[in-house]
Amino acid sequence: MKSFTERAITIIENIPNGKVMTYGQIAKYAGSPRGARQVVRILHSMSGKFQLPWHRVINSKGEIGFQDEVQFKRQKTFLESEGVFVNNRGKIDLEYYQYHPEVPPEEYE
DNA sequence: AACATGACGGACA
DNA sequence: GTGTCCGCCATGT
Repeated sequence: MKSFTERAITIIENIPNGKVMTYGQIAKYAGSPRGARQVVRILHSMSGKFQLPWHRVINSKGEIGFQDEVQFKRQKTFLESEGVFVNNRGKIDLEYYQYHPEVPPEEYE
């Protein structure tokens, strides 16, 4: 069994183009239902070192989490380039774009 | 070991 | 819809 961090990274790497997942959802699949903050940490520390599709990770309300305007716009642009519609407040239609892995957590060694 | 950090989540008013 | 508050927990110092 890999660490929470490793499993979370694996999950993030497997989010399909044009789909999104929430922090809490990723934490849940990685085996820690209330580990959303760890996912945040991972993106902070790993997004620069690994080539993770960090832009496909949003908060539970279906919005981009960044407060920083520049970063916010960058993520919005990334998502729109993949065909994901994002309104001006950063809101995304989870019903339509959220990815639901069919592989259970056990499969993520 | 104690403390701070973090792009969060959920419950509530 | 908004804002506040508290719980969460791996990691870094």
